Parts: sequence; structure tokens; C-alpha cells
Amino acid sequence: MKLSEEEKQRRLRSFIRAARQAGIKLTHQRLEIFREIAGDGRHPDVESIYKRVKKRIPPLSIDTVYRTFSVLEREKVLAKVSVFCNRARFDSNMEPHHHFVCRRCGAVRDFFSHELDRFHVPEEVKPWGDVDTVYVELRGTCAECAGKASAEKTEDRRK
Amino acid sequence: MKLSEEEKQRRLRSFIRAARQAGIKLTHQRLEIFREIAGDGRHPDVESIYKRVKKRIPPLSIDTVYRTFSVLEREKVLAKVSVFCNRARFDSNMEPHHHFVCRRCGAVRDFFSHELDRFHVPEEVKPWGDVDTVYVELRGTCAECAGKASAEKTEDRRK
DNA sequence: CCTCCTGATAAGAATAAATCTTATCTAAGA
DNA sequence: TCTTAGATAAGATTTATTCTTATCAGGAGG
Ligand SMILES: [Mn+2]
Ligand SMILES: [Mn+2]
Ligand SMILES: [Zn+2]
Ligand SMILES: [Zn+2]
Repeated sequence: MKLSEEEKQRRLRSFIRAARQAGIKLTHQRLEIFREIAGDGRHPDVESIYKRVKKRIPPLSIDTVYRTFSVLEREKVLAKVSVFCNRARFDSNMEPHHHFVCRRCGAVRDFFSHELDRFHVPEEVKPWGDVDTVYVELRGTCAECAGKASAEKTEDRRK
Repeated sequence: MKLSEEEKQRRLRSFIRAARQAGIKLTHQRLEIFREIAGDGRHPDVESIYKRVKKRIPPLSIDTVYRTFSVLEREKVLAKVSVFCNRARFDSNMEPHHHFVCRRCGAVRDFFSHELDRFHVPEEVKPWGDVDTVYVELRGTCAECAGKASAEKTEDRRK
């Protein structure tokens, strides 16, 4: 899930624009952290971004990653993914989109759907409040995990 | 979001049946914990269930609530709700269903949708793996929170 | 190019949800 | 009633996240 260079550059520019507009400082750390997230379409977690950026900025503290995360979230430059709640994950795709999630390995992939974009909020829900986002999660098993599982089965049968 | 007595009883029976079938012990604690969850359609968190059941069983430990939770989850008697990841929440409604979620107060309400039940997995997603569940989250502001917000506005205007 | 000041960072302490450990207890089958 | 595998209580432990505080640096203004 490596993103195209042009998409990465677009996200980087939108980050810099948002930072300027919000009057927040464009520090070396923030730029490197965002660069790392913007180039990764796999919805990485805080820990992995921390490790990767620390290679380039050794004194980096994990707190800075968390802080940058919440600043970027507030400025609507990236979003928190609410899948597998054990740890927070970044999503640098701010286009409204949905997710395919593998129950086994936790892989998260983006998809778009015209069918879902046309979805009408059911009548029973309307009196409960105003809906601003329709988010869909397709849950199942990814091809890779399915492959591993069947490989293990044949392994077992051989015993 | 108080559930009807008959729905509560139905869930309680299905819990007892599942426990018998799985060969797990029907302890006083488990019964009381489940009774509390089964009667609450608001997707309560571990802490609140702990507090409520502790009134009836004072020596109850919160670990027992967590353990009961994971046993019941394994036995498919209830599910974990992955909304607002700060703390785990129970869902004793095991019918496939969707949620309306209020961003402000975290209220979660169940809904069903024939339109969504007919949803076809997009072609682009199919090669990624097998989808077993289509889960939809309608995010927005509940009527109660919207009411509070507009009340505060008029308050501000008076100054 | 310097200076200053405010907001940002690093390090490590603190917090809080969730899990683990161990001694004790109990549901339920014989 | 007796037995025992599995369950509980209490408190320690783990782990993700946030907080504290001394130091640092981006960037506005000179
Ligand atoms: Mn995404
Ligand atoms: Mn529900
Ligand atoms: Zn997978
Ligand atoms: Zn609300």
C-alpha cells in the first residue's frame, strides 16, 4: 500500500497549507512525521511511525508523535481510525471513504462506493439526530491471511 | 433505551443456553453481569456495569467483569462495540445491525436497514479478501446534544 | 543576519484501561 | 456429600497515552 509520489506530494502540500493557515509552527519533527504518514496508505499506528521517524531524528520522543497526531487531527489534515481499538492508527486520506478490515491481521484498506454515497438515512434514525457521515466497514479475512490459514491446514493434514 | 422485559428474558435464555452448551459455569457473578447488560440497550462500558453489579455483589472485582465479557464474546452471546476507542463497550444485541453514533456524547443506538442488507461488495474490494460483515456507522449529533448546543447559543447571546 | 518570545520538544513521571498472578472458593457432576 | 476443574478477589503488572518541566527553536520584527 505504498502511495503514489504525486498523491504523497499533494497531501504534504495540504499539510503545509493547513499549518500556515492555522498558525502552527512547521517544525522539522512535524514535517518528517507527516511525510512518513503521507507516504503510507496502510493506516499505521503511533509506535511504527515513531520507530521509522526516529531513524532520521534520533532524539525524537513518542510524545511528539502523539502531539503531532492530535494537532493534525484538529486541523483536519488526518483522521483517527477507529478499528481495533487497542491502539490509535493514522489515516492520511481525508477524502470521505470506507474501509475493508481483516479480522485476523488488522489490515485496513480504503475503498469508495457510489452505491453507499447514495445511501439514505432510514426514517427511524432521522428523529435521533443529524447524520453527517456514513461510514462503512467491510469485515472479513484478507487474501493473505486466508492463504496462510489454508497452508496451515495442509500442514496439519500431513502429520 | 431500556429494553422490553421480553427481549431481556430472551437474551438471558440465550445466554444460559450458550453457557450450558459451551460447558462454562453459570456463576452468580456471570448471571448478574449478563442480566445487567441484557437489560440495557445503550451499549454500556465495563466500568458502569461493574459499578451497577457491585451494588448487588459487593466483593465483585472488575477483572471478573472483563473476564465475563471476553467469555461471552467468545461464546457469541455479546459483542464488543468499536466506537470511541477510549473504553470497550458491550452490545448484547447479536442480530446483525448498525449504529447511529453521536460524536458529542457518545450515545450509540441500533438500527436495521433493508437497503444495506442488499449491499453488494464493490468489485475492487473482492480480490482483497472475503467479507463476512457489512457494518455501517451513521455519525453525527444526537437530538439531545443539538438541543443543548442551541440552548447554550441563546445563553451566550443574552450576555 | 541577530534578537526575542511563544509555542514546541525531550525525557521521564504519571495515569488509566486492561490483563496477569496466586490463593481461595464454588458450580456441578459423580 | 465429595471432588475437582474452573471461577473469583485482590492486588500487582502491563501498556497505550497524557502530563510535567526544563530546554529549545521557528519565525516575526528589527
Ligand atoms: Mn482510510
Ligand atoms: Mn448495537
Ligand atoms: Zn489479514
Ligand atoms: Zn449526543
